Amino acid sequence: MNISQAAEATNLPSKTIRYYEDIGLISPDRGANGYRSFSDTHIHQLTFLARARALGFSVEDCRSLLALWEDRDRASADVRNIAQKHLTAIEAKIVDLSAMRDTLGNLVKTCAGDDRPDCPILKSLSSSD
Amino acid sequence: MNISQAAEATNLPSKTIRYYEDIGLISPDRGANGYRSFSDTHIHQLTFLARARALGFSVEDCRSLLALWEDRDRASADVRNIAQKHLTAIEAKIVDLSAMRDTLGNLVKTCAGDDRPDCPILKSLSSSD
DNA sequence: ATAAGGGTTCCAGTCACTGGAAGGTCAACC
DNA sequence: GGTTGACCTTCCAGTGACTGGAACCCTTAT
Repeated sequence: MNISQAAEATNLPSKTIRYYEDIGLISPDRGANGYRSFSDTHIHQLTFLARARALGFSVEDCRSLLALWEDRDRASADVRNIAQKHLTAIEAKIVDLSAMRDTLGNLVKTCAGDDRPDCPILKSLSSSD
Repeated sequence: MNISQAAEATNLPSKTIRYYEDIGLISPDRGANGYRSFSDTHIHQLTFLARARALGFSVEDCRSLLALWEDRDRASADVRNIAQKHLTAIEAKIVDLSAMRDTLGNLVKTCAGDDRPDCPILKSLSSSD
């Protein structure tokens, strides 16, 4: 399997797959012509990575998860720890973004949005009263 | 006012203030010794920037907002457009993160987190059934 | 023989800082 | 006057996770 077929099979851009090899996440074989050759195992690894990335795990987390995945003697606690930490970070981000949304939503609502210069958004940014 | 005092007044790191000058967001004066010298106006600008950044606006958005702030003939619609776009982006991000949180939350909940290898988190990452 | 459409590497850019090195300046104290 | 320590300066490199592009090689079909 060439890289573009691997890309199609995993829904990852070829560039990203090359990058993952570059940082040592995967190690596809090489044909005589120097082309990368992807086996089913590689495709599985890439799919795993794509799913983990889609859940927002960092690449380093993905590296750990992939290693655990391939370790038959793993403890599920190790996986859970990584996931729990990530979950907490996500929840914190949601809290941050929700606060922004609320503030910004109120400001947008009260701004006339016409051709006059008067603007509560700018007012709020220039003084926190 | 030297940079460290400006930093304290605005709650921005000195490094960030230098960076903002570097990319042309602010233009503090310079003393005979080459030190930056911040006037009240500069402090106001920096405070404005800090607030806008805290609301998640990109630096380029901040540049536009600052220009509008300093333009007495602005139209509030221009400000509102920027804010509305950003608000929409924030809302989209919250939706994304919430989906991640839900999925991940379920997985973490069903994972025993003990020393056995069986793990629904890895299972879910390796096959989407 | 050539042209299209793969593949390869490597370098630079993204965004918004942040850390660190190397060196100049200032205020205070002995 | 000399020295210490805290400040200031610039410049370069690194962060995360790619992404774009250049320059070049390989394969397949015409």
